[in-house]
Amino acid sequence: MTNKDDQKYIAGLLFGDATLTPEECEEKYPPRGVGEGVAITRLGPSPTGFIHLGNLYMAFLNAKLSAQTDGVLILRIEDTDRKREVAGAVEVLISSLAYFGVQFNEGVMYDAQADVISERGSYGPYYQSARGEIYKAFVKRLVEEGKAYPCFLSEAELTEMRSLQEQQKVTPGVYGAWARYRNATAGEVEALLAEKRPYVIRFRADEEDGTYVEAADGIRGTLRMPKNYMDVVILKSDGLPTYHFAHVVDDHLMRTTHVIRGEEWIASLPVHVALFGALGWDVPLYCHSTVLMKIDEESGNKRKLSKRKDPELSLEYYRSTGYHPQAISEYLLTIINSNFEEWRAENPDAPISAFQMSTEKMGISGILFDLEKLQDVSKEVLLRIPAGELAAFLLHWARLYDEDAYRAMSRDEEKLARILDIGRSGDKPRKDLAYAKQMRDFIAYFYDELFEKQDDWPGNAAADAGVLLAGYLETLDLADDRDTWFDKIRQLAVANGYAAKPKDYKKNPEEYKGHVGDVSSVIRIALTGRASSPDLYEIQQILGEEAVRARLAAHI
RNA sequence: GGCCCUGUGGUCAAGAGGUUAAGACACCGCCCUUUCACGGCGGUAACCCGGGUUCAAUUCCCGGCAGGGUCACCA
Repeated sequence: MTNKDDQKYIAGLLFGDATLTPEECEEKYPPRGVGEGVAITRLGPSPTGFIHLGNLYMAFLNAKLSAQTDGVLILRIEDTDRKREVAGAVEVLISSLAYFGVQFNEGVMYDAQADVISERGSYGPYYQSARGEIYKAFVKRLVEEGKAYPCFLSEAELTEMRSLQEQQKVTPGVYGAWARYRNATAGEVEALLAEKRPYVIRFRADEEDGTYVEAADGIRGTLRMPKNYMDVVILKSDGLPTYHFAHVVDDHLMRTTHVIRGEEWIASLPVHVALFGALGWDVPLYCHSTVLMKIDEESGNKRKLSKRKDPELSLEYYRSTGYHPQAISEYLLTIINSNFEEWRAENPDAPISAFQMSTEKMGISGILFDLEKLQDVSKEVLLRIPAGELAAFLLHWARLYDEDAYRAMSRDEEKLARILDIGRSGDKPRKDLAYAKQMRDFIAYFYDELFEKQDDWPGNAAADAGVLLAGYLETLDLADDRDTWFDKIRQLAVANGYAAKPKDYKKNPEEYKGHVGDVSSVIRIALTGRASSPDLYEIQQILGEEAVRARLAAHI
């Protein structure tokens, strides 16, 4: 067994150059002195340059909880894996989250306008790669106390050990008797160091003894797991901490109250609890959320969203498809707390900040992402947005994703608003606008350059199309009120052998070629290029005399 | 394989020891309507399985099974 003096000596050997002590750190990052119930949360993404809906979900959870308790949401960049780092990832991350309404009030900040990244807050640095001295202070202390030790096992040795363990059918890993450097003497360590052998720092675990650790979880009640007995790596050979260590040190020093993270972390909870214990700190309230899943095409089973396999779930997809950020937020909220929908129905106009979510109400079984539900939520959300704002939103989207549409629609924003508002007023508003791309396609025919002429008439009216349109054109007067206008269509129908009312036709189908609906379908197709559209009268009013006549004439 | 989490309609989900087991989305039908992606009405569809406790279990317990997660010098 390494003795006390050896431990001190090894710590000095390894971290003699430490510039900070644990006590200094505690002093520099004092408790925040916030009241009970205030949530200090944080998001700790690794800058790999890709975020999907699942990440947003997690970010949203953190943001919501801190916001509703007047707490703090910190952005801490967990850039301890240099191999996976992607340039520009932080900018993408922050601006994507900002687009969907997640704002940080402490940590790494990004000013998209000026393209400047900065840090805000007195608990930094907020890049883990810049916190080396802090980690060092605490690792050194752990080594001094014999709670951590340098391990010189090489990658090859580790692999070899693992296959041996597999042969023997024992749990693979560095623990117990397998932890070869656990009790190395100061002399041995010094010699290895002199050889410039690379090493990592491992956290010394207790022996496997069948006891359990428990930790409170805001979502799941109490979590109970077998105690950790693996000597996990806390400092990698490049001197950077692993997630386990960085999480514990950072969340303590940043005075995080709620650690909200995905359930994939439950398995390493015992390590974290042990680490908090070894450092003499209180454990924060963990909230292990379920992860978003989807059906895997290959196996047909559920699986969690993956960066690699699901590019269509990237936030960029939702942005480019033109989902309104508010819609995404509300969808997320409906899966976070199932009483949200009910609340929304009762408070149709309240901002979502007025909704109080609770971690206890969160579900704990895997959630399958449901695009159709998203679309429905989105329709509801868009319905509550005034046409003017909707027009601005559409334009903003088109400017980035559809130049042609932008050129056409931006000429007259007021007209665009009128178009989008068709059928949206009154007690039974149309609930059919879901996202920008669909809106664009939906209203394209209002613009000559986007309009696609079509002459796929309803079967029985095909032969008469030209005649019907010519007749319609003859009596057309945009100044007519709606009833007068439609009466004319009825007359036109009758004059050409069509029933004035669909019911008449149904009664005696053999007496007619069709009914007034067929006639207006012909007009609709000529005018809009499609078989279904909102109210024709309103469409004509917006289209204007000239365009209406031109489109009708084109088929005669 | 070990450990952990989870099993209520296709999806998201309420729910309680005794209920006709909510609701939303989707789906189907009918209606309204000049068309419709709108609206109205109605409908199909669920407690994973087996034991145990109990007068009574979908609900509590145990065991299976299924799905998920995790077992890295990645987070």
